[in-house]
Amino acid sequence: MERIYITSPLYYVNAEPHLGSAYTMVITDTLARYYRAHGWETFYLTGTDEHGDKIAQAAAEARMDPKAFTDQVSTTFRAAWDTCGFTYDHFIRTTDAYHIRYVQELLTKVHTTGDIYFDRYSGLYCFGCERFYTPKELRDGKCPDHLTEPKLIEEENYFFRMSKYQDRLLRHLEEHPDFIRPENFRNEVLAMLREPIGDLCISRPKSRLTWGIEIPFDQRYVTYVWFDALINYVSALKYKGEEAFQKFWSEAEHFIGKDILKPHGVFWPTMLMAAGLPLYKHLNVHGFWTVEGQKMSKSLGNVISPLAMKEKVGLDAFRYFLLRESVFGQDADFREESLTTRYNADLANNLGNLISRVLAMEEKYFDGVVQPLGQMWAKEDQELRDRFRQSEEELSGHMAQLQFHRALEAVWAAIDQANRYIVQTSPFVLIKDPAKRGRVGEILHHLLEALRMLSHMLAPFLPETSKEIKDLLNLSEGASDHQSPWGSFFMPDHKIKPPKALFPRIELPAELDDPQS
RNA sequence: GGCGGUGUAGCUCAGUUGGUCAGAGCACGCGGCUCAUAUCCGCGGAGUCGACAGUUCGAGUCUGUCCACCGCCA
Repeated sequence: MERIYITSPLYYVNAEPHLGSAYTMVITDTLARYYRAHGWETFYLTGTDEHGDKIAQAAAEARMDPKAFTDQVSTTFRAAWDTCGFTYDHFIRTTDAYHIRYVQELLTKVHTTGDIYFDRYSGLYCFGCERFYTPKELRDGKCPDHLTEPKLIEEENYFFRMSKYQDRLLRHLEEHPDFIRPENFRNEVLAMLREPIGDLCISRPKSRLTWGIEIPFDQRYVTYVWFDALINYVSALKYKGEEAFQKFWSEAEHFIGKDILKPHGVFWPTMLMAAGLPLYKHLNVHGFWTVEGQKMSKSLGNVISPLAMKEKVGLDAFRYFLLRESVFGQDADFREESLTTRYNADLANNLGNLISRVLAMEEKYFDGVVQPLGQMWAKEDQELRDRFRQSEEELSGHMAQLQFHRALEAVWAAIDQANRYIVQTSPFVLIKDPAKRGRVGEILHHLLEALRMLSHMLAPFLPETSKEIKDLLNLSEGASDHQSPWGSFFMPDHKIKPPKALFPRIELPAELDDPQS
């Protein structure tokens, strides 16, 4: 049996869920649903990253104990994802006991083999970034991100001998061109590997930070948050048991935003090498969303909340927009106008209206009872079926390439064909001639087949809609009915339900004069 | 400064390995239908495929230079 292990990043719990994290979830959830539906054994992981300076600070600001604080925020995340119906198989927290234990186990192992060493270090440290800066990296002596002056501190710390694995990682990237994809991100990591990557400081003295996983061989230190967090991808599987680890780890597909490319593209694989573990299969990197052409930020007040979008247009429409309007790996822009256009044009006019008109005719002409199909198929009938077959093939090709927008395009080509078929065959004209009644029944039968196939093809992308279509067709939810060949599924006398408008059009406000100009 | 990406119809973008690749959707105009959520179907607009030079019988599609944005690393 084919298998896939899909991971989202662990979300850092110092902010609420927003468009960026929701996008990663929509992508991973869509893939998980897709592979599950195709019979793959699937494990889909998400969770929260809860250690480190920033969390400790946020907790302090909230006047809470870090553990209580992270309990609360982690719950917020989980609740948001549940409200969105994401189908993760496990939700990991880096404060979970099994994770802490496994991180310590791994640290001990790597320490034993000599890839972790103790050293004195001094440098300019930015507390906001939780990292040291070289003087060259600073702007006017300040941290380029936080615009604060870093402090000169000297301390002793543990270092991971990352540089030792640089060449091996470089070779791996050369031998596996799709290890990191899309290609531009692979190139960025290759560029990093052409320069010395150095060793990685993986501890923080407790005098400075206590909120972390204690270094098992030195109680004076806690583990650097990235070294801790990355390990979740393995610890979660280990928690499920050695068998789960054996089955899934080598099938790991990590999904991340481009901001965390370096930890996932450089730190993580070298850590795995040091730990003697196989590397993940692919690192899949997506771009950022801007909002109306601007960077999304709290101060601009343009943060898009997935829960608000659910209220506004529904989850399926939100998912559809994110998947259809972006190209995986590239940045995309979230615009109110584009959302409305996509909604009205694709969901309301093409898909929703198709469902509505088919069901309406079946209801009106045959009281909702499915009519038998004849032996002879008209040219249009075959073209309709062929277009659906073709779309299904195209869809799977595009999914393998993470081309969600193309996959949806392929489905819509089938929807277009179905709408065209109605005009070509004109059942609403034929029905006026009693002698053609049988043919009208056949045409509608073909169209119901089309809807059935749509429910199947759309399921990973628009799960609620898919379910509604099935319900309108009066099909049981679990039935793996898409296996049935076209035309052999609906039994005579099967009764479908009355029509319903699945995506009511969003009426645009009348053209307003721009008060700005 | 080094590396990488992008620049195609009003808008958003597709365009594998060079020769029906000059396209799709939205918007717009005209025509048709009326089952349907004023929805659907058909037709139309011609944009020097960022600029210049080169390779080639032939280049958005390859090479070089340049310009404009953007990203990564310094």
